[in-house]
Amino acid sequence: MPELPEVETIVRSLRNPENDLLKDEQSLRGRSGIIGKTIHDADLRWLRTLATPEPEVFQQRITGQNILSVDRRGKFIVMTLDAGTLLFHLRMSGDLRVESQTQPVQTHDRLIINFVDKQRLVFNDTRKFGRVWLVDEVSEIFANLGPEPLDPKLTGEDLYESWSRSTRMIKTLLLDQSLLAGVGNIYSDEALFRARIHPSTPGRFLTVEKCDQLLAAVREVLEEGIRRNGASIDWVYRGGDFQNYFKVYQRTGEACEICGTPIERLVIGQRSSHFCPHCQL
DNA sequence: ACGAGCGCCTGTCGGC
DNA sequence: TGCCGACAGGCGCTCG
Repeated sequence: MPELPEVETIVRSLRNPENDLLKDEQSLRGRSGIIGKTIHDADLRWLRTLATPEPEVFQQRITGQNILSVDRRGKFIVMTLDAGTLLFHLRMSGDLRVESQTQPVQTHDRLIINFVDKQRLVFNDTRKFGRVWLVDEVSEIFANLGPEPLDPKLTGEDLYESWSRSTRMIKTLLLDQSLLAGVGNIYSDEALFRARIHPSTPGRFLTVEKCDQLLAAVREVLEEGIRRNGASIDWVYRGGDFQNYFKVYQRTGEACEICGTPIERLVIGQRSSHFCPHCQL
């Protein structure tokens, strides 16, 4: 489930849920802030979930540390500790929740971080693709990450610079985290629809104007996603409702809301792309 | 430099 | 009912 808006929603709720824009109690279920909490220990229930360091080193290094801040970089969740940084990547099915240690452990809980106040942070990940890192320097992990799409300093010209010499399809370029960090399969399809760009357009065919429009569309859909607390589909429910506002994603065969042409699906770069063949050129 | 294919995993859904 | 393939929000690898 998690692309930039879903990760951002989780980060905000971990930071200070009482100030969240979340409207109903449902969305706040099981969530509370973790900033300032002290880690007692960790329970790693699926070995490969921990990318680095070795489990014993992780356990020893994390004990007694305070969580100073919770932030987001691309699709990564970044927790600054007294010494070092704890990073989470949710990949396809990861989720983080905060609850009392008296709650029963759930089926797909992969890493449990217990706090001294008897609360805990739980990394639940059905498909086991998610990863956790404890590092001294985040640059080790972020070295290859592109700019933040919502950074006001980023311009359409910057994207034109990184895309315009490429023969790769724009859909693939949008998903390339080294060029732009945080956009995934849903938001790339939705942004391309809004910018009226066909997903298989080669990067080199895009003008500066098109890049401007696409960046604006990317920001539009990301901001709407954040405003709606992300999208919730399948069995992963978190209270967001952006899925009710998709214009093309997983709407193959349905009428385009602009022109009525059936939405088509095309596999690009091993990922499904949804688009209107009439509106997107 | 690029795309295709596959691995990593579990779960759901539709067709037969 | 059960089995089987397709597919799912991501990303890293190898191989042409």
